[in-house]
Amino acid sequence: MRLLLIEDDTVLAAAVRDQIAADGHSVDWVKRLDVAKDAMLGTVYDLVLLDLMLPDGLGLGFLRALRTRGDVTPVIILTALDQLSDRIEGLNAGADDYLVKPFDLAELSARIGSVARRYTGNPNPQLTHGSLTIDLAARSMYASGKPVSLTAREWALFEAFLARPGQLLSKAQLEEKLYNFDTEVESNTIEVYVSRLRKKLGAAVIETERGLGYRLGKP
Amino acid sequence: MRLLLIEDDTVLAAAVRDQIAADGHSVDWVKRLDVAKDAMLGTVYDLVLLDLMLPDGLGLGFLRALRTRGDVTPVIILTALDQLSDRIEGLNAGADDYLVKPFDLAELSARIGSVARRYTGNPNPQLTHGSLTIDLAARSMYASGKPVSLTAREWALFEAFLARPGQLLSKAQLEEKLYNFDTEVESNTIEVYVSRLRKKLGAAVIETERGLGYRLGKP
DNA sequence: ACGGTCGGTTCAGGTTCTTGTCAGGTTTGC
DNA sequence: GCAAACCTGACAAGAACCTGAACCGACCGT
Repeated sequence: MRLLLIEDDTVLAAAVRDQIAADGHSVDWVKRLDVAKDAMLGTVYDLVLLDLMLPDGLGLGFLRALRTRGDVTPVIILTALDQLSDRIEGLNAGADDYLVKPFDLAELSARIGSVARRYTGNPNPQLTHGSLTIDLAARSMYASGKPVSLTAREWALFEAFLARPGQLLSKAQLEEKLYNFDTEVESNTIEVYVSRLRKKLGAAVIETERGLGYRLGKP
Repeated sequence: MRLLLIEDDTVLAAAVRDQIAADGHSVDWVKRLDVAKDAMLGTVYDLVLLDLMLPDGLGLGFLRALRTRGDVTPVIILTALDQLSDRIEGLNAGADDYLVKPFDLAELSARIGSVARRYTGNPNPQLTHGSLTIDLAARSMYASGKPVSLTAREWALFEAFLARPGQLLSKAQLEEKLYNFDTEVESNTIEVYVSRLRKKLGAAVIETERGLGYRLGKP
């Protein structure tokens, strides 16, 4: 999983980063909201850890703006504000969970796992998209009633599309999602996988926007 | 939304049920895990509220069994156990969230709303301009209800107009926006692209100021 | 260790679509 | 009425994309 940590407290951030890395996830750490905004424009994250008390603005506004523009990336709020009203406000602003400082790192791990499970698993056990019936939790899918099986990479790519149905995703974004940035190579891997997905799921599922990227077609 | 409330405390359950009903959801209330199991076999719930301390068995086992057989229905745990280890265990067993009794009914609502929001998924912000409906994030647009697709260059140009609606933009400015200064075009490229945009979006969208430039027309 | 299978990646040739340019027609300002 | 500015259909070049196939390496059972 790829996480974005937005936290200005260096000591806390380092501890959190190490814990998350120990769990096998990769973390981008930024200290300011404007930097975070840029990061999220360029990258598709699986989860955002958001400190509410930042030097350059209120985290809640950032979260609300995120939701307003349709971003559904899971967000866990990290905060020292343990007032009930603040917690409610956070959840209403679109947070998926929150942790009150000081929190136990083991609990952070558990919550990240929970959100990740939720994210990989979907609302309904079976979600459908056109003639596709998808069970993300079980990693199984039916296209027009026939079972199709995807490889790991194919699932990763397909999940990226499902997370933002209808939205345009650039090749760079998809590459980052699949390879966690650690690829500098210039190749047409994404094209190849899009091709394979189309072969398995039907040509209409993924649309090409030449020069821009790909998108999951309307159901 | 359809919720299943598993709770043996009559007073608390009634309060929770009323609160949820007031939020516009429908609730099935059961007191025992075996009944809950039957209920979940017969009905697809959007969310389960699970009390961990029930007379006929441990809620955690129920939750684990649920997850083991692949059910990903969101579960919020209601519990009096506020020990950290129990909370971690609950989340690791597959709970999506938990509330420690006594909890505030407003917070319950907020958490349920948090789940609901994720499942309905909010659409991208759609800005409109006259008869145009534009979704910049998704790079999609409708003109009088009909979908139109723009090429990369066309989007770049159109974005320049959208960024400064109604403001006059010289050809030089637009060229800079499209070509990042590094071009010495001696042609009527901008005219051509304005023409193409008009063809796709309707003639009234972009106005010509002869000798000066172009501007996005009033909506 | 060995051979085989499978998934991931790269490559190359073919295909499609964007793009910049031009030319000829149309409009506008004076 | 004239020239300058603008509009737009057409088009060639090539960028972007698609996809079958080869290659590579990890994993697995023997």
